[in-house]
Amino acid sequence: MPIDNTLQQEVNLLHAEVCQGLSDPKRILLLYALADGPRRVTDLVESLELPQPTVSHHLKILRERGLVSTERDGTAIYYSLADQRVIQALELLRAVLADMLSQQADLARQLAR
Amino acid sequence: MPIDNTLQQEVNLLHAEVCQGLSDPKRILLLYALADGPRRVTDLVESLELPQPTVSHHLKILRERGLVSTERDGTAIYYSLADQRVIQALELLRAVLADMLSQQADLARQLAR
DNA sequence: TGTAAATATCAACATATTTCCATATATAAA
DNA sequence: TTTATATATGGAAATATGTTGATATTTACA
Repeated sequence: MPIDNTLQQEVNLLHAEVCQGLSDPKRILLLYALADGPRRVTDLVESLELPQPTVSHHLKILRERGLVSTERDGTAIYYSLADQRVIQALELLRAVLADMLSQQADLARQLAR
Repeated sequence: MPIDNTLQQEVNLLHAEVCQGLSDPKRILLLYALADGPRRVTDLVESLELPQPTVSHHLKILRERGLVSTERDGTAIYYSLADQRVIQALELLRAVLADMLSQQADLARQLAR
């Protein structure tokens, strides 16, 4: 039962959009900041030391891509991770990066002799 | 032994650059195409049906970010996945996406009544 | 009501990315 | 050498993204 080609392309596009959510350093920091639990926008503004519109902008991107969810409490809006697997994915990629860096370090050591 | 703050920021930036490698639909297709084993540029051009410079461009981005590696064989250059965990990370995010879509479908069904 | 607090949106600019034709480079084989 | 094949690079246009001051919106409370 082959999946419709156009649908498949649509899913790939959504997949890329989800991935795109991870493609900015500030958004990665935001996701890690939410890893321990829900945070208000103001909390995130303070901990990342960024202008409030900048934080809201990135949170919107993360929300549109389904990576975070929101809940209002009075005037505050609490953001939280939509799915812990997002952090798992980030950790996998961080591990790949760590290996790259350590290989480069090995190479540098060899060249230094 | 606290890590130097600037170094930490540098690693975060690299982390984002690695993630940025995943943030384009064509690059995701390229990575999946490489999941089964090394492929020449020409192979990828044919299977993705894209102009050769476009494929070369995206492969360059993936290589610069350490996601793929290359090996020359005559005039051909074989690209391969640098690390299988990249596919694992993509699959995790795809699973998150699948859950999102199924939740949306549930919601649509409810609204249809 | 009116005021304050929290958040989102607007808008304008700067920067980055994607696309791909034309062309260069590298390798192999005749 | 020439010629063919495979890949990379230059460059320019179109598009997308990030940034943030100013302002609007939402909510709570006096």
